[in-house]
Formats: sequence, structure tokens, C-alpha cells
Amino acid sequence: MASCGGAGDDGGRSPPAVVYDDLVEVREHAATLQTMLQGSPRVLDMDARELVKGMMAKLSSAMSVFGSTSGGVEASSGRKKRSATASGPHRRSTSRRRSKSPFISMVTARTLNDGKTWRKYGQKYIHASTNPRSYYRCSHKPDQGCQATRQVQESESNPSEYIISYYGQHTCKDPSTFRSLFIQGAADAAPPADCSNLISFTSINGAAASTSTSAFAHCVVKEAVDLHPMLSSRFSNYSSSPPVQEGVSSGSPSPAGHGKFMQYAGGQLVDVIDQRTSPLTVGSAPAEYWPVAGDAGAGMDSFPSSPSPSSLGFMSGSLGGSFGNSIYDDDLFGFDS
DNA sequence: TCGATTTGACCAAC
DNA sequence: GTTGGTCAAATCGA
Repeated sequence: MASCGGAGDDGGRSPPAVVYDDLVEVREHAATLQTMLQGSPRVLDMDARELVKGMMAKLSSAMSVFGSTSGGVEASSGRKKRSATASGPHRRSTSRRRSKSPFISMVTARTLNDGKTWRKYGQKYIHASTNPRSYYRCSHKPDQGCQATRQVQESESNPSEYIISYYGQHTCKDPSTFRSLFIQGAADAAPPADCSNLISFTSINGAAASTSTSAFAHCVVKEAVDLHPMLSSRFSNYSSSPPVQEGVSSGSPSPAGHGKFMQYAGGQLVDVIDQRTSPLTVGSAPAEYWPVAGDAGAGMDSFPSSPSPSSLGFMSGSLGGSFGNSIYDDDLFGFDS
């Protein structure tokens, strides 16, 4: 399994093709793992760990491809500068469009409250989208120069949800928004009781699948912690869990055992994407963006167990939106059958 | 009155 | 030429 080479040794193939192959392989590994977990009461722990490790490597590899090819992270330097001689009532000598902050993550949420204070500075309808996109920047930008921004767009597939893209790290110090993180007992305790946001690798047909998936998720969580001593050390002391909405995904019949796995596991992936700017990210969003306990329904709790293109937007975010809408959508994480 | 939001315009990137 | 991100005047609301 699991060559960790991923994008690096694919000899000129297009990133989508590379990623697709990697994800297909991950799916195969997931199926194998599922079979192992379901078919044998005595799964060799090392085998399972190896499979998971390989899957994580492939996912990381895939994500790194997008990270390396992602547009919008930095403005290209090759662009010609527009003439500064423009005139008009609102013309200014400085450019209006500045280089974007590095992409951090994309999350699906049912509320815009993520514990941070944002100032809306624009809204517009985006081409081929029925819903307007709102632009927010950290309200501490004027006083602390915080460069964090986010873009909020109502989910077309589920109007009650918002697709939130985060750019730039919060550099502001706002005690009111400092919050605990959960990852409750990720390494040692049982998997979180409520894991409604896991991207499910299970088969709907198998009643035992939820158990398998929980075990799998737990395994991967452990893996992530193992691979990230920083994560382990940082989160080991957190004792509180963020609110996790029950049934946040409309019509999601998934068992409660599907939790934050993909978000957590994705933390590693996102970490791969944005190592330059986000050496420590947990979940699809960095810790700074996680919901405050008590913010009912805030933030990171809205990945459907059966991922939809919009719910996978955290992947599409680094692809300029093409990923989540590609023909590969159904295959990328369509492990539910 | 003041801070937040709205909205049309500007402008870089494609 | 089109699209998307940002600016800032106008407007709104507490």
C-alpha cells in the first residue's frame, strides 16, 4: 500500500487523475478494512493500522496535489500590473484586489456563528450559483491587522446550510473567542458518541457497518494523533467537547458513530495542504474556527454522513471549486452504496 | 451618533 | 470580455 509518493511520482499526469487514482486506492483499502473488521472478530491490529496508514498517506498525497496546484493561495507574480493612472471618483493608486490569504479550509455549517467576530464587507452573486456569496473579514483587522477572511455561501443542495471557506489565519487576540477544542480522548477513550460528521466508508447494507466504522474512525483518529505529536499534546488536555448537533444533515440516517472523523482525519490532510501557514489544523477548519461550546449548531458540525458535493467542499476549496463539481464526485467518497 | 451592513463600482486574474 | 474579490459611500438600525 501505500506508497506515500502520491503526487510526486506520477510522471506528468494531471493532478485530478493522480488524485482520482489515489482515492480509488483508498476506497479499495477501506473496503478491505471493512471486510477485515466485519469478517473477523480478531483483526490483526497491525494490519488494520497499516491499511489506515496507507489510506491516510494516499489521502494526504491527494490533498497535497491540490494544495500544490491550488489557485488563489497566492497571487501569481507574473501578472502585469494595471496602470495606476486610472481616474474616477473611487479610483485609488493601490490595487483593490490583493493577493488572497492562504486557503485554510472549507466547512459546511448550519450557522454562521463560529465563535469569531466577522465584519461583512461584500456580497455578490457568483456565476453559476443561485445564492450570493458573502465576504467577511475578521473584525479585528483594523485594530490588530488580523488577515483572516471567510466566504459564506448558502448551500445549494441544502439551503439550511452554509458553505464557509476560510482564508488566512487569525492573528488577533480575542479572549472572547478563545475556546476549547474537543478531540475528546481521541487517542485513548472510546470514539465520540456522536460522530455525525464522519465521511462514511460503510455500506448501508451492513448493520454492523457502523460499529466497523466507529472502530475505523477511532483507529484513524489514533493514527492522526500518532502522526501529530503536536496534536496529541495540544489536545490531550481538552476535556470539553463542542456541541455536536444531532441530525444536522437533513435526512441523514447515519448512526451516531460517525462523528468528526473526516474532519479530524482531514486535519491531517488540511495540514498537508497548508503547511506553510497552518502547521496545526484540526478538522476541516483550524482550531480558531471551531464552534464555541454553547453555540448551538455552530461551525463544524455539518458534514453529512453521506457526503454531498457541497459537504466535500473543503476539498474543492483548494481547487477553485472544480473538484466538488467534477465528474469524479460520486467516486471520490461515495463509499456508501 | 456610531457601528454594521448593503450595494454598486473598481480592478486583478483568467 | 468575464469573473470574482475588495473598496467605500450610502444606508440601516440600535
